[in-house]
Amino acid sequence: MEGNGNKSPRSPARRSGVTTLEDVAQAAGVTRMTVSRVISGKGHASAATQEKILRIAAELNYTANQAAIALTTGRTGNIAIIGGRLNRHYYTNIVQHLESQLNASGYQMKLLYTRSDLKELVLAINSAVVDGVIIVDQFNLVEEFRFRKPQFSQPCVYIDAVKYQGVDCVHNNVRPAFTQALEHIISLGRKRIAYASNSRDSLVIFNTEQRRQIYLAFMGAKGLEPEFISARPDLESLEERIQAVKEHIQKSGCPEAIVCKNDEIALLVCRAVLDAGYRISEDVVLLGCDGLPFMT
DNA sequence: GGATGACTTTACTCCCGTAC
DNA sequence: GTACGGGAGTAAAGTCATCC
Repeated sequence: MEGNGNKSPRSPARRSGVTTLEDVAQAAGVTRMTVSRVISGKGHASAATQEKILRIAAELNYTANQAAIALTTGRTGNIAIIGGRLNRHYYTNIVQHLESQLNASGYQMKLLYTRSDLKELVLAINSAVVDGVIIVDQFNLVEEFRFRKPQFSQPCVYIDAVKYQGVDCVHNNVRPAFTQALEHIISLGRKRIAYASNSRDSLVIFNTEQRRQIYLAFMGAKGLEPEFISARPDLESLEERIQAVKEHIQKSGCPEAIVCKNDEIALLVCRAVLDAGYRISEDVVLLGCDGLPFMT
């Protein structure tokens, strides 16, 4: 049976040349609902009707209007990703994996990024159409979402190496891998193991620096003296920071191994070690912990 | 011709900006 | 302040073909 597509109760005033469900229905001589069922694959439709509708939809370049779907279902198929220092390989890596997983689950990733106030993004997300929000590496934004909970109903998940109570989070536990790496260094006979980070001094400034805490606990358990190398984030240029590490090495001698907060610090330390006249591997074992391809 | 299932249609709904 | 338009989904009802 074919419906009275030409007598559709809707004759929308077209605002653009975009093909709609109505257009396909009229061309196929069926109703919008039949087209909808065929396109979505939900519900019954004869093989002939399916073939006809799919052919016409392809000819007319029909694609479902996501805004209209969101209107009826309340779902947009979009997930917003906020935060993450995208100039860091570690975070771009996370974002790439997130996109793969979201696409595999039928969602589209909407990456929201700004170099200014990230809280503005939280305000913007209220008007954006997304089904949920994933925050990477910006815990203050989680607090912002919690504060605005009454006006913001989308689920929010936080991703970082640190686990927070009372927050939906994916905790990236680096302890096993980092501990294994330290054990490997010990197995190589290296006893003087330093920790390099971009903290200003040897104190644990941020409790979020999990690797430093693991390092301290490990060295304590082995009865070894901890040693800290600061990559001096207060210095303007990269060369100055390399020079600061180099001066540490020249002043105190080169440690037998240096474990770094991340691969970027490892690259910086690598330059300093080489500039100071030492060899990587032979003189000093260098360890990063982010998974940069050339650091593994 | 009644029962059944497959197929299709109708009416209503969603939310929000805009026009009146 | 109210009505309307925008595009698509849902529930319920209607139509048709087939079988016994």
